[in-house]
Amino acid sequence: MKELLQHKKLNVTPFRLEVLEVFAKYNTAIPLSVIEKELSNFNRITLYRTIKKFIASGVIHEIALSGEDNNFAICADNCGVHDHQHQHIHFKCEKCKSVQCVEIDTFPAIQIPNYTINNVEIQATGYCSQCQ
Amino acid sequence: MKELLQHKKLNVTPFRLEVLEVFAKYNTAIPLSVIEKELSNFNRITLYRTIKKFIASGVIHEIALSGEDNNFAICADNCGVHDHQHQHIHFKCEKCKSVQCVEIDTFPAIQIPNYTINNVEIQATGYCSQCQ
DNA sequence: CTTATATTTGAAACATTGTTGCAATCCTTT
DNA sequence: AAAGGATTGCAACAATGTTTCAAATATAAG
Repeated sequence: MKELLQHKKLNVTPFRLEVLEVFAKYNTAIPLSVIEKELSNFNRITLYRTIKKFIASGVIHEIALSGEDNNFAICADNCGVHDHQHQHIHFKCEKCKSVQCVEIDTFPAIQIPNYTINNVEIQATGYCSQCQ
Repeated sequence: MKELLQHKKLNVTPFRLEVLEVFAKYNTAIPLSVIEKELSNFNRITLYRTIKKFIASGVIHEIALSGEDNNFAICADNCGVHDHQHQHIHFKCEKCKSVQCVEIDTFPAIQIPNYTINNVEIQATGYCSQCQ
């Protein structure tokens, strides 16, 4: 955790470590509400700023799901600051409601005539392996 | 426009028609801010309720884009209330910033071992046909 | 066309979510 | 250990979204 922050050139503070612990505990993408629930005591403003900074520094990324709260997840190592590498899909389980970043072997190549595609994000819903 | 509302079993009101006209004018997905800008005079609360009702009735659908305002777009005819058919991808142009629902011929089949996939949404960014 | 019923609208108040400025504190580097 | 910059907490503010209720409107029935 400490190394992660240092690697991303962020100051190491108790609060930031606490937030990272929450991500580590869940190991899936989580919404703000879950982070808040897990933190012993926290300052609303500081949490907002922490999330913003983490996103700007490539520590976490934001997952937008239509009709739901945004989720956040730890970035893979190859995530750059301005150029997240998402060779995974964002999967939301309809039963247990967990949001996961799932790696898939062959990421589909999207093509649209006359369009230039720079980035593709895929979101899927269904039942995860534990909820079959 | 009137027929669309009746088909979805919604009362036809001047305001709802006005909102639908805005969607018709743009013919792409648009965020709330654009709708507000186009409406001559509007009530904030009524607009929220209209959008909510339109979504619940399958008139429009919501497009979540990471790090940006949500967009809204008129649903295709085959969009049911609880089961939107999205055989298109949500495309955001990095130059002109427009968000479009683009139909693609072969929608990729996503498979994850031990997972059941019920629904897939694809979001792409790049340059649209007009911004090459 | 008129009436009855249910729906929609607008206003005020409220609730939630997110931001900004500033002083105090903490982290990092020397 | 001290200096400098970054982070934190607080207060105030701004933006966004919701609820309640009465007035207005749309629809369906007569």
